[in-house]
Amino acid sequence: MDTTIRDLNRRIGETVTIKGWLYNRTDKGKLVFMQVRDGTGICQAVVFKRDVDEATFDAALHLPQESSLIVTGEVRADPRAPGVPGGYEIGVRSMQIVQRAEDYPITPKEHGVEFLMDNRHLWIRSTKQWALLRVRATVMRAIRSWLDNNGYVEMSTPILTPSAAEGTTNLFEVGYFDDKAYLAQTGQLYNEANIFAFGKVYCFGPTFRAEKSKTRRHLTEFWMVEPEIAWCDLDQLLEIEEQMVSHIVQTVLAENQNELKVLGRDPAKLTHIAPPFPRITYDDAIAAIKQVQAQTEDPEQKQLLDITWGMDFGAPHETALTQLYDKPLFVTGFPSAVKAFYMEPYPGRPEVCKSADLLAPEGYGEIIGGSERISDPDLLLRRIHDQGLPEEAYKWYIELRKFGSVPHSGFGLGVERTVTWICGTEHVREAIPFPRTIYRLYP
RNA sequence: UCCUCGAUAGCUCAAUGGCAGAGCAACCGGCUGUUAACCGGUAGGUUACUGGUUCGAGUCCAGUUCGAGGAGCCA
Repeated sequence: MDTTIRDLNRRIGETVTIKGWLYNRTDKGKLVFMQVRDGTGICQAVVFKRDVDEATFDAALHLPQESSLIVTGEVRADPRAPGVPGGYEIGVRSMQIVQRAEDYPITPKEHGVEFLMDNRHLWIRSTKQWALLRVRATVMRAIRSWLDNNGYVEMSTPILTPSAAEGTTNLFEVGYFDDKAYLAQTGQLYNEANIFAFGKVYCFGPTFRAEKSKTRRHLTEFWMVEPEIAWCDLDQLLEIEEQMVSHIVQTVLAENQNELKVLGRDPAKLTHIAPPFPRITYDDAIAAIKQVQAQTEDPEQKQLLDITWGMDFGAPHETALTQLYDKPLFVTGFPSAVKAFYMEPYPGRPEVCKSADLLAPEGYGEIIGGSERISDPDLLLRRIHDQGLPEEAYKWYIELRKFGSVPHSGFGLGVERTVTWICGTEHVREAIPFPRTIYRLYP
């Protein structure tokens, strides 16, 4: 019966068979130490010359990295054994080589970014990438389980969308028979229709943005979950967000200790992630950034932190703000002028809107953007006109406010940025199996 | 789009304008506990491309291509 490496701790003393790939190998005289991975972990398989026939020992001695193989032997606990989780090894009695790999390009040594990205189809086998993508899978599962268990109905929103509502600079254009279509950069507008049928909904899928961004936090294709809730104001929305994000983090802590260890991520940075998250208004955030700026010695950093009321935050501002807290931080009440047309203004203070960004700690930046939506059809129409948007394209969207309009709110959470933060990783490109960036469409 | 930096062996990188080098990987040999092992040996080059300066260019100059970091952009 086949066993997985993850289950070896329950098979000590038994003879098992592992099907996998040779991750690394070293030898010492009459011993060959093979690191075998099977997708669930890495385990050391020790080939001792006296325990196997000569052909098997000779084959093990010369087996190249990433060859596929089937090994059979007795499981034993040994604190010297490396691997994931480590501490267990197999004393090999027999081995079948399924395919000898030749000249596998990625070695356990250091490599550059371009080389690794060119070899992304192979790089995902490396332990750090393996760990990141397993955490990503946990994050996606935790998102779905939290929403499903809290009464949200998953809705599929379209990826092909009609004529661009507000310029095409950030949209990928595709041919649509004799017409043009655009790849969706949000499912929100459709979800605002869905809530009137289902109350609480979410969509979860890839989104596309043709931004010419060249930073560690941008992809042109990324995954976003977008819940939308009827009868929900901004305060209630923030409570939903902090509960869901906390659930995601706690699920990873419960299920991915091995992966976090491989990544060198200190769990102590995550254990305290629980409601409530701190909240700060845009007004106070500007003041806080100015204070940090005043205390900054470095003239270049001082200039990057320059900000006046009315400006949107740049990456340096977000970083400075989040370093003041050890939990994700809500920033509420952004100027309406820098936010989307559909955001509800504050009563008596129309220059700011009921919007909230959630900024991850340690400078990982915005992981959620959300807001209360305008529910009054006349105000919505005025905002569409103010921003010079084509009314015709929004006909159906405005109509939602004519047939039983209610206060409602929603948000979008970026999966890759969330994974990057939880894993303590440098760049979002490693948080998705095959990243799409401005200069990368291969493999 | 802008700023900065880079491109040399399969990989990561050295080389004052003067013989093209090392480590790792590969290959051969040694070692019964390796953790990116260690030790000895072998093989491996259109120095991104185009042009220029020079007795002589990997090195200096100009242009091109590709990449990295940052900024901008990011309803």
